[in-house]
Amino acid sequence: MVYQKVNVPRLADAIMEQLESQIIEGVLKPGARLPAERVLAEQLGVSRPSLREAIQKLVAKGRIISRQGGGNYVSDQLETAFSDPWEQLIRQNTALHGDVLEFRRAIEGVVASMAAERATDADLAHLKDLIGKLRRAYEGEDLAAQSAADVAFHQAVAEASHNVLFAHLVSSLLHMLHKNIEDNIANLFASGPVAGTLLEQHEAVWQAIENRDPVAARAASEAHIDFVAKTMAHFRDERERRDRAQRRLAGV
Amino acid sequence: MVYQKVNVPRLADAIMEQLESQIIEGVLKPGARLPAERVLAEQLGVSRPSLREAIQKLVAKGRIISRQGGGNYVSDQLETAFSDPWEQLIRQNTALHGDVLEFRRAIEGVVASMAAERATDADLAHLKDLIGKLRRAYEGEDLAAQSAADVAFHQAVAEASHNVLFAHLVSSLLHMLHKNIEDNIANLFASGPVAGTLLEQHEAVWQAIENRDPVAARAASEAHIDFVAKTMAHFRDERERRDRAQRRLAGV
DNA sequence: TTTGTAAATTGGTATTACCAATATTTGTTA
DNA sequence: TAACAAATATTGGTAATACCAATTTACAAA
Repeated sequence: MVYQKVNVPRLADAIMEQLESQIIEGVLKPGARLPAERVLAEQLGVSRPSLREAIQKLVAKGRIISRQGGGNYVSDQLETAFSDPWEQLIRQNTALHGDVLEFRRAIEGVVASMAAERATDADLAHLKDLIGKLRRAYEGEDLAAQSAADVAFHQAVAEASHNVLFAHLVSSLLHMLHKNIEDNIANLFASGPVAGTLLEQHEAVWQAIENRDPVAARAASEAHIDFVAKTMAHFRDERERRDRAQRRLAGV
Repeated sequence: MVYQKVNVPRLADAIMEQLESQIIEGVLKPGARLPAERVLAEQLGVSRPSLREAIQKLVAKGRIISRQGGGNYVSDQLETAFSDPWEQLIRQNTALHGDVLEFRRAIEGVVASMAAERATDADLAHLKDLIGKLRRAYEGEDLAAQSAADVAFHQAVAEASHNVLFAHLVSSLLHMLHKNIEDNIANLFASGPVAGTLLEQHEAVWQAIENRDPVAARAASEAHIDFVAKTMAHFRDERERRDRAQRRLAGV
């Protein structure tokens, strides 16, 4: 007979929950400073190592920020909790960025070719509509609109594949990536020539699907991702160079 | 002037990242047991409290499960998280079974071709070993062993792609499939000719990877999934026919 | 008032000891 | 011999303590 797992109360967990609920309920407001560990430990009637383990858990969750010699502070909660497992995996492991691009390239390539084989007239009309939105967005300067139109188009291609798993997967990936893009390299898409190239590439994908040419659709999709990867890498280098120059000027 | 934030290296963070990357890269597999804290602390050259803080962070992230007196284990979070959203959907909607197989076909095809391009000698040796295990399993009658060997082989191919996202996606998919489907049509593997064909197909995938032939690897992989799909459909029809006959005999 | 230095504060790391839950071994009994 | 139970060893959980390193604060000197 398998009995139910006994619920062993863990001290560090209890402390963590108590602190976390105080943060959530607003007793401890964002930016507030916690009492010193030695003091807080005594107030709670636990040892400092136990309290520290609880605090470390909250740091891992992003609820607390601690600075040596400074103190422990309730975080501003800028970071929303990652409910999506893909996001949770990738956000904090920058070493995986290369894998992510490769992954997206492969997935979107497959999805585009499937869409080319299966898109219904309704799908094609929807895609055409989204291409129009994309064109208007790139003509303007509204970054949020550009990003939204981009996500919508890729999402529509994925849905035209008529496979819910691919549609769901692409949706997860896109939302994660575009949240990242908006945070870090917002003006990547702003510059004219880049926007023009991106629009051409999206149109190439759309045309291939419209022509029901799976091979071309895959190729166009992969070329698009390759370009995005290259541009992002270029932008990252650029920013690093600028930062270095700035530090040099500051005499640091 | 705003100076760059000084990056104070935190020992517990460094330990956490090291352990986490080992988990993500598959060096530490789900269910694996970590060395005892005292031992691991000495191996890493850090104190036990520091190691514990790192472990607590990983527990908070859900990557590790620790049981007092039992040990610290790598959680199966990465095996389940990606497919969990799909699982419920698919259970209730049998019409999506086709999507799942198609998805798997596409993913495994891509993964096999990537493996053929990148597998190291160590990967090849591992695959060869698993092919041997698969052969022995198919010679026997132990369905659980057959299923386990099958999963292990496909997962090893995915790992040989050297892309952790694909590796985790495949792992997640396989676990979902073998949890939901195994019960119903476990004896798919039992019958002699089917087992023989399956073994041949696995060997074909392996050979293509060994020959570093991406195209053949993809083709072999897709042919394998197609056969599995066909056999499953056949078996399902067979069972339905039997059930109908039974109902007729029962006068319902 | 400003500035530089010393002191106090505070988080970070390490050592050690002991407790509690679990796993393993051993010995006894049927 | 097999099954069960007690003893033992292993392992994570908690605690106390000391010292280090970064930060903040206090205060004296310019």
